[in-house]
Amino acid sequence: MTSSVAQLKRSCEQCALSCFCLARDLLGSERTRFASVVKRRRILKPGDNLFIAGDRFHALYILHTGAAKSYLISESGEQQVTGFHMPGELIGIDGLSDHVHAYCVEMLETSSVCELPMPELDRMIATSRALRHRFLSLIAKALIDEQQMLLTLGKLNAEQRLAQFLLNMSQRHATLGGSESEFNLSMSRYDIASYLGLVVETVSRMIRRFQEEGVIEVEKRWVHIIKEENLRQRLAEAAERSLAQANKKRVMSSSA
Amino acid sequence: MTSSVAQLKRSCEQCALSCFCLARDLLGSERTRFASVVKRRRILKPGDNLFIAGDRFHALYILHTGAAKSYLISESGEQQVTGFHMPGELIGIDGLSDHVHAYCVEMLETSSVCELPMPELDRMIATSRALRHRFLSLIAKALIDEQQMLLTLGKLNAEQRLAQFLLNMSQRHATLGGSESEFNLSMSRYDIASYLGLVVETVSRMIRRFQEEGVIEVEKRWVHIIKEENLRQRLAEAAERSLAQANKKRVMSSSA
DNA sequence: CGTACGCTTGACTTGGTTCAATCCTGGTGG
DNA sequence: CCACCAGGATTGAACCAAGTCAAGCGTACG
Repeated sequence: MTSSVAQLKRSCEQCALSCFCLARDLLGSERTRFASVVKRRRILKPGDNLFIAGDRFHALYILHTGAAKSYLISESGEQQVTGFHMPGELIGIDGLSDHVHAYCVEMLETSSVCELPMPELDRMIATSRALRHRFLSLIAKALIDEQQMLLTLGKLNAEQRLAQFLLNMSQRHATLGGSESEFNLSMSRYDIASYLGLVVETVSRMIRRFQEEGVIEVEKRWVHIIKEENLRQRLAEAAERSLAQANKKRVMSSSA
Repeated sequence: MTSSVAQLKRSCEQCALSCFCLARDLLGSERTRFASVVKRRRILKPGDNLFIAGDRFHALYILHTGAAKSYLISESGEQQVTGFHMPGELIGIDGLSDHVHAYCVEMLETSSVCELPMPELDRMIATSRALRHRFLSLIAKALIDEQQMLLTLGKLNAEQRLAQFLLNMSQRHATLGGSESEFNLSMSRYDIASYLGLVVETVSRMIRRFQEEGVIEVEKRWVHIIKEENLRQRLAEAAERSLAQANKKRVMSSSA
């Protein structure tokens, strides 16, 4: 037991991820203390659930390696993917509201996850200003990302949703030190479709369209973004129609 | 100055809202201390912005009376309404991530708003366990609500989106002590449409459909929900098709 | 008074879904 | 070792829910 804790301390202090995760802003002694909050590393296989909706909440998690998705089951029994998680990200915040998890988290790859029991984490949030601020910052970031996603689902067409998704994945891979233009997707087309509020056929067709136009290259789950700026352009293009219309109106009223 | 602070203390302790807002779980001395964190009450008129995207973040807000909407502006210049706020709700959490607000908040009615400067609030979060937990709970609740909205935009059709919206509004009005079946909407049809990822014409048509079927009664922004259970039913009905299909498959494979 | 805006309604169009067929790949069992 | 099968992915054709366009009504407000 003791040795495993010691090992965890070492792993937290030497962890390459610590410049991204909740521990990012912690210095010397605080980081050591944080390491002692980490209870253990769980190893999970693809398809395993870290938790499901209705599970009692007792700890937060940081994804250490691998990838995961979170999803809700609608009243009519359909799965809606609400997010993908990459190393360094905080998982399980949904349980803070009433100590029961509101959604499900399932691994997409073999992953290791750091478990942070809430009582200990809470104590450290109270006493470490740096950790508290980092913690709130990560939660707020999650909130902002979801808002962005509301915009994606509310305003963008299928092509733009896929463009947005690819750019987002690219950027997150880059943040973790990977290539910005070449990476592997860890989720299925079905997951992508659900996440983007589309059906799998539409996702497939949009990928083909991008390939035919030479914007990306795709081989199964491997993606190569050839013209990033082209993808960005498409996101702004919803304006054209509505702007053109607004201009038309302006012209009409000024000529009248 | 002093007298105004005193007045605020009184108002926090006697505020009818305190059984809903951030101060809910605070007892005697802590509630008094919380009252001293509240800097002032700002009064805003319909159309006024509490803050807009890009504004520097320095305080959180609790809506005291009135109503507000939050929205994002997409890259192509369109407005996407991401939420509606009612009394007691915490506003401005988005600024915690990098001290700049990510979205805009605009009043829908003449409203009063309690301002909680972040440095003072942060100190109290660190020291009051009750406040800290209530704070995290409210943030997590916001996150869960947004996830639910992702499901709405990703999986529900126009009719179901409106049903969901009406039930949600009804429930929130009831929580604040109003009628569950009769209330006034504070937002325009345009805001509702944007929020639900629809166009205003579709919202108008769905309202008409519900009225023709005797499920609701609407007069301008006043709503009377006649058959709540009917609205609920519709939310589960997406299943029919997919469940029917799943059953068909099961029959096929068992007969084969 | 008029005009601009919120809202409604009808006719038409279309982007994305649905349905159906096929291909590919990895895993399982004979 | 190969045959077989299930599940992921792709593709084409037909369809429809929601968007677009256009017109009109009521009313709040300068």
